[in-house]
Amino acid sequence: MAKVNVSIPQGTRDFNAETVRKRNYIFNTIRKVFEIYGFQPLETPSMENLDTLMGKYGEEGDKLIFKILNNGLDNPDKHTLVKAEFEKVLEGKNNKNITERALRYDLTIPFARYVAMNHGQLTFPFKRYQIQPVWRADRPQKGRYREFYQCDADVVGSNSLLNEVELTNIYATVFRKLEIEVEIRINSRKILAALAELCGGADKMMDITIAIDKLDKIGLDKVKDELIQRGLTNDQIIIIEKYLSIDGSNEDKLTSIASLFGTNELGNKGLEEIKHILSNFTTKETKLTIDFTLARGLNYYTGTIFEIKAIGVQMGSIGGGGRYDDLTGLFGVPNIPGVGISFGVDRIYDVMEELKLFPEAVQSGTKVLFFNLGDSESKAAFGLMQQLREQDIACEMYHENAKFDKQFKYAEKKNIPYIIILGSKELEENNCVVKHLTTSTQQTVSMSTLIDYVFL
RNA sequence: GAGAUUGUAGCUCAGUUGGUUAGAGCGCUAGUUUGUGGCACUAGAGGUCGGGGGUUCGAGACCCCUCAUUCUCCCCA
Repeated sequence: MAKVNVSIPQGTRDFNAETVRKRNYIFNTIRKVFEIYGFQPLETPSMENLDTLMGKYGEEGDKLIFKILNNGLDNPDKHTLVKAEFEKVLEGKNNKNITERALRYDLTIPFARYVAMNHGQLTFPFKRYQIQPVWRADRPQKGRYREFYQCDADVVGSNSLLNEVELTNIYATVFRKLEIEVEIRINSRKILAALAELCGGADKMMDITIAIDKLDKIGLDKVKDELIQRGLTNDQIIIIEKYLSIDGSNEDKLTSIASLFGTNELGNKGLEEIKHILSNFTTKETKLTIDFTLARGLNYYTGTIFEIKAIGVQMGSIGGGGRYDDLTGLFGVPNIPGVGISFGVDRIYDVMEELKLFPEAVQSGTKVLFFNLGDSESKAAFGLMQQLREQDIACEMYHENAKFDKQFKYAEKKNIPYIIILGSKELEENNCVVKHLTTSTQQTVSMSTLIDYVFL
């Protein structure tokens, strides 16, 4: 046998029929909910100009953007230029003469770019959903791929908290439909900013959030170590420790933090928003939890932030999002606030696989296999098959006249529930035998009434 | 970017302190069985032991390099 020596790039995958069907089940569920909430689809190119993406995801994010090498670098006329410019790349700088395009890193920034380009034509508030792959040059590991799908829903052009409420309900609805038990965690960048203000250094917000975000992973002591490393004073750390010690039910947390914040304006604004979302959230069977340690790495968020944690499995967040005041401002169109959420399909798939949540019915392929029992027999069978196909019944015919054994085994392997036998005897009598393989029962049906046969 | 892990048949994996011709289960092909599958039995095909180099009389096993996998940290969906 020939030795196969090909592979696919690290962190990418092929999807077989079974996997595609399961993935489509997830896509369709999410898409349907998006549509029901009044969002409309958008697709953007796989690649963007590098400038559009760079600097939007933080320093780490920039490193994870897949850059595309320009074409025509081998043009002899440009060799001197290209070599000189490549030196700059080696210094870690991006250079248009070497790379000017990159693969999409997420769906939010391309959306902001789209809104900035088309704001004159759009009706606001503009609600769009987008289901497309994104690419990250990350080291693959559990639940982490270099090519994966995101399903985003965003509303731009509105400051209303109704949007947050709607998006929270979308999360709850989708995961209820998929039967995944989740906890929706919310927080607000305003609350984090207020904490930074209380510590006397609004400029320290990034340092504080990065450190406290790790609380559940590394524990309080190490968070404190990191805060010291990041240059915070003892007094400041005492305040942060108080903040981190807030626990209990949503109500308890709100009470505790209100006393910590006192009259801090920004903090109270954030709290009011959180309260509003909590009190208007209608899908009561899903947990909606305040998590004051939730920070999220993307630095464009300014208000409410969300993250989804699946219960009962060890997996990073399977969804996230938040409010951003001025994302299009990055592209020269200010004053269009927005809020959005994202579903991580590949992680959702992994969670559902682990918890065995995919319904059996997802795997519905061919329903009927017509046996091939000779030239004139298969010709008659072919006619019948086309009739069934007209009725939207998925059929196929065995590709050649082979022994029963083979044809049966083919049906079994492909999980085809029905087979139809049309041999010389049936041809003569103008009928065929319909056999249900799962129950091992069969009946003779006349050719003219096969079209009325009910295949379950 | 840092660290660890695994790599043997199509798949899942054995393979003793280094020792003759590398095994099992499942799957595959054929037959028992030219119009009724799943079961059983019989026979058969299929392996550069990830790749390269080294140590040795002798390497699937030990050493070095390399590629790939999976996982952890960082960060994220």
